[in-house]
Amino acid sequence: MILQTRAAIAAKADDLFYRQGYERTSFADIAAAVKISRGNFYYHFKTKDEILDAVIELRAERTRAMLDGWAAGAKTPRSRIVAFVRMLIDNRAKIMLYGCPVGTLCGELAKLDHAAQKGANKIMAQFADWLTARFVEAGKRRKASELARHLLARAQGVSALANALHDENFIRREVAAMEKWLDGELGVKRRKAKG
Amino acid sequence: MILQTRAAIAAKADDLFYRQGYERTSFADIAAAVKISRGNFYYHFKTKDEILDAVIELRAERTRAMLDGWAAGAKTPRSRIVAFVRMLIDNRAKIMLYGCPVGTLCGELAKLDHAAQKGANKIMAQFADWLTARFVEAGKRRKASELARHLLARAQGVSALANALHDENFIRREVAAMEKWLDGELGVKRRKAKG
DNA sequence: GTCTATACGGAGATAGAC
DNA sequence: GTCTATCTCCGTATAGAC
Repeated sequence: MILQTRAAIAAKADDLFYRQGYERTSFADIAAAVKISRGNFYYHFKTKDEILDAVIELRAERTRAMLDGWAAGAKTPRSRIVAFVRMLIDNRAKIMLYGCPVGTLCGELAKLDHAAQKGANKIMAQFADWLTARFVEAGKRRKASELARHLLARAQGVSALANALHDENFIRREVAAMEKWLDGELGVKRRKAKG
Repeated sequence: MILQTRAAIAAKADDLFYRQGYERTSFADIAAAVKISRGNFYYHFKTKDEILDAVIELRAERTRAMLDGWAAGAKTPRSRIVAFVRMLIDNRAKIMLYGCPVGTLCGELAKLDHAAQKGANKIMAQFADWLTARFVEAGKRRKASELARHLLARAQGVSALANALHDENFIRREVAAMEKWLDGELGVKRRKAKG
């Protein structure tokens, strides 16, 4: 079935692009992962760029679902934002190996000056926009966008440094610091850390 | 002269690796930039990996010189750290196009699982160690390493986000925020911003 | 839809003349 | 030291049988 194979290609490409980078990953790599021949490949995608577009679409959709889940699954703006921050801890193993999937893709495509750069950057903007909405919810309308980008940048920085220095405790410390910062910005009384 | 050509190759490769990435940059690219033939190339470097090693060595040396300059050129620990932070503003144009040279190289080599990864990560560690020394100077011995990594991560995050969102004002805001944070940590009386 | 076979270019790398 | 010529491999992409 066309949809299944196409989806399987996108899924495997997504994983390989994350772990190896877009440039490094060849059709042969993806074909081997999907267990189809290289020839069959081109029935579903005419060029490598088309696969990248599909991967970016896949990631954008998954990001949307994740953000919706956080918004629905937590009751306060603060706890929703905390869900975002804790993603760093949940994904720490992969982050230390491969960095942030969004940040590293944006970075790679920027250097390749690739047409898909815009799409990748939009995923970063999804996070910025979602965080902005959460800060608005929390009553920080005027500074919402600024606070959102600040927090997103810190998450990006933690990923980059954890990847380069291979320091898991650093991730945990920074996540705690971000939560403390969040409480300060939102005017929440600081509770005993942890939790 | 061997040294001149070798150095020229390393210098051009350094620039191309930054703007295009290591993987994407071919011998032909470098040879064209240096204006030598591809054949001559191999008289100076036997493999592409060797060029990468030379580039990393070059960057490590340049980083050392830059850090030494900041340490010598500013009189207080705070102003030395501020010199580091303001690098983001000085290099904002290139950062928005290509990201941070150190962070993006570490990120690329991590995905390639390249032998030179260690060397690239060492450059990141140079910054961490230098910042740690500055915080020790400022009397923050116990938290020095933690503060250093925090600040370095923020700088990395600002680079990544500025690159993805193409927002120059964001860089300026974050630099100001980092200086404010620094004053808080060092117990410096806050002066009118700007300067 | 999936396969095998193949075209074609560009990559890294080598040999040998000058 | 620098060049031209060339090798080999692997990349993307195509053609056509099943």
